[in-house]
Parts: sequence; structure tokens; C-alpha cells
Amino acid sequence: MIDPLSSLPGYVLSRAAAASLTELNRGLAKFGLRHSDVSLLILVEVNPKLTQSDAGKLLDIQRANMVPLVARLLDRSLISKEPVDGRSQGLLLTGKGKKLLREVKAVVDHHERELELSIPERLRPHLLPILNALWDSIRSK
Amino acid sequence: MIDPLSSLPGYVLSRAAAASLTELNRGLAKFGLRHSDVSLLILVEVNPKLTQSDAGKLLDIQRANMVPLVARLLDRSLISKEPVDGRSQGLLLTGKGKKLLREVKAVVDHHERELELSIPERLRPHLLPILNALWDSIRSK
DNA sequence: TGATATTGCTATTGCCAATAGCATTTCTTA
DNA sequence: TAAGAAATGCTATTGGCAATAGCAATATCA
Repeated sequence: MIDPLSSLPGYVLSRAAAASLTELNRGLAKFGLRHSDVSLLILVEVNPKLTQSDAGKLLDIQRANMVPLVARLLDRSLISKEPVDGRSQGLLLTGKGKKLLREVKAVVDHHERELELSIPERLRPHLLPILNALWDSIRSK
Repeated sequence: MIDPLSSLPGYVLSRAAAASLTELNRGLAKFGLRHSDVSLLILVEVNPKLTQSDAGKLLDIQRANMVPLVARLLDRSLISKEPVDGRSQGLLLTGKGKKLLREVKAVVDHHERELELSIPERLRPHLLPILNALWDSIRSK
């Protein structure tokens, strides 16, 4: 059985990412969270009062799609909103959010470490530069 | 605005993949195809009479999810089925499928080339080995 | 001030992956 | 060879995520 796809970077990139997400989401399930929730929590943690729109720009998620994501975390009191001006509100981690995030981060860290270890040692230094170069260039189109 | 996510390989992998897929799907739209359609077409082209289940294994798509995918391509007469034994059927490209695939491949090739060119030259030789290592290791869990 | 941009939102659509379960056929092995 | 196990294709459903179009309120800028 011939696999003509494993020589296509774009295809392998997508497959690897899908498999990695499935794996990560499996680990996050016990918190009732998805990877997108976690990415927002991490982002808000280091950027308190970040606007929902700005978060979307960093996460590459459109405004309209941020709504249910933020709403879910609000419902669970993991984040809160605080008015910045008449139309925008800053996002903040609640105490509950901070506490949960500490546990969640252990899962994320483990996942990231496994990912690093899964490639040959000599290639590891190139992992992040390559991925970031890909992202930067595609996103800026 | 601090971006704590760009140092997480798993996160950047997913973002890069999502952006890459969006880009590719934009190019495929004029054929009324999605990336998943194309991956199956390419796979069947080099593996005539490949079983739907085996295709799923290579594509990392579950049996149940192969059904609508195959159905769509059958409806458009891009592939056909031929009995292999009492329960399985082999997939084949039709003439129409082969013809369309030739055009589609130009778009895919262009996309893949852009991807390669988007990373610094010295990193290019590492691109496929890294991605394939990631995929292999995650998938085999 | 008037035009333009931004923010957050509603509503909808489509793709994709996961899960559970079913009938039929094939394989295995005792 | 008969019985249990596995494989194949499928139905049906669910949930997550991204894309699009459009709206009201607010802010910005010429």
C-alpha cells in the first residue's frame, strides 16, 4: 500500500496537528475543557484585561467565533469581564480560573514534552523555528 | 501584548495546520472539493482498488466518517466501486476523476511549494522528517 | 460634525471527528 | 467443520470549530 501523502508537507502538517489535538483533548476532557478553551485561558493569564477581539487576533479566531468560546468560560466562572470603554471589555482570570489553569497546565506541559521527545534529538532545535515560520508566513497572507 | 503560545510546539503545530488548510481549501473551492476529498483521490490514484477501510487507515479517518466522504465522490462520479469480496469494495478513479485530479494537483503542488518556501532555506531539509516523526509517534499511541 | 472603523454580537452554514450500534461476510481455531 | 472472533460498510447522532453576512452601539478621525 503506497502512501503518496507523506511526502506532502502540508498534508503531514495537518495530520500531525489533528492527531496531536485529539491526544491533547483526551487529556483535557477530565476538566471539561477543550484545547481552544485552554489557549484562551493561557493568553488571558499573561495578558489581563485583554480584549476579546485582541485575543481573537492572537489566536487566529474570528470575532464571531470568539463569542461562544468566551461565553462558555464565563458560564463556568473561569474568566470575568471588566469594561474597558463603552464597547470593549477586558478579560480576566477569576480565582477559580487561575486554580484550574494550574492543574490544566500540567497536562499541557506533559503533552508538549511528549511532542518534543517524539522527534529525533538532533531535529528538536529546529522544531519551533520551523513551525513558527510556517505559521507566520501562512497567517500573513 | 505577550504571546505565550508561540513557544508551545503543539499549539503552533495546530495553528499552522489550520491556517494551511484554510489556504488550501480556498484554492480547492473552484473545484467544489475539500482537502479531504483530494487526499482520498490522490490515495486512490496510486492504489487502485483500495478498500474504503484501508484508505481510512492511511488517512487516519474512521470507518464511519469515510462514508459521507466516499459518497460525495461517488455522487460526482469521480470514483467508482468494484466488489473485492462479499463485504468490501475497491475504489477506483473514473475518467472524470483522473481528469479533475490532474487540475487539482496543480493547486496542491503550488500550495506545497509555497509551504516549503515559507521557511528559511537551511531548515527546509528538516521539514518533512520532523512532521513525519510527529505524525508517526502520535498516531501510534 | 460626519464619515469610517471597531467591538461584540446573532444567526446560519458546512466540515470534520467521535461514539454507539447493526447486519453481513470473512477469518481463525479448537 | 462448526463456533467464536474480527472485519467491512453502514446508520444515526453529537459536538467542536471555522466561515459568512449582517446589526447596533461606540469610538476615532478628518
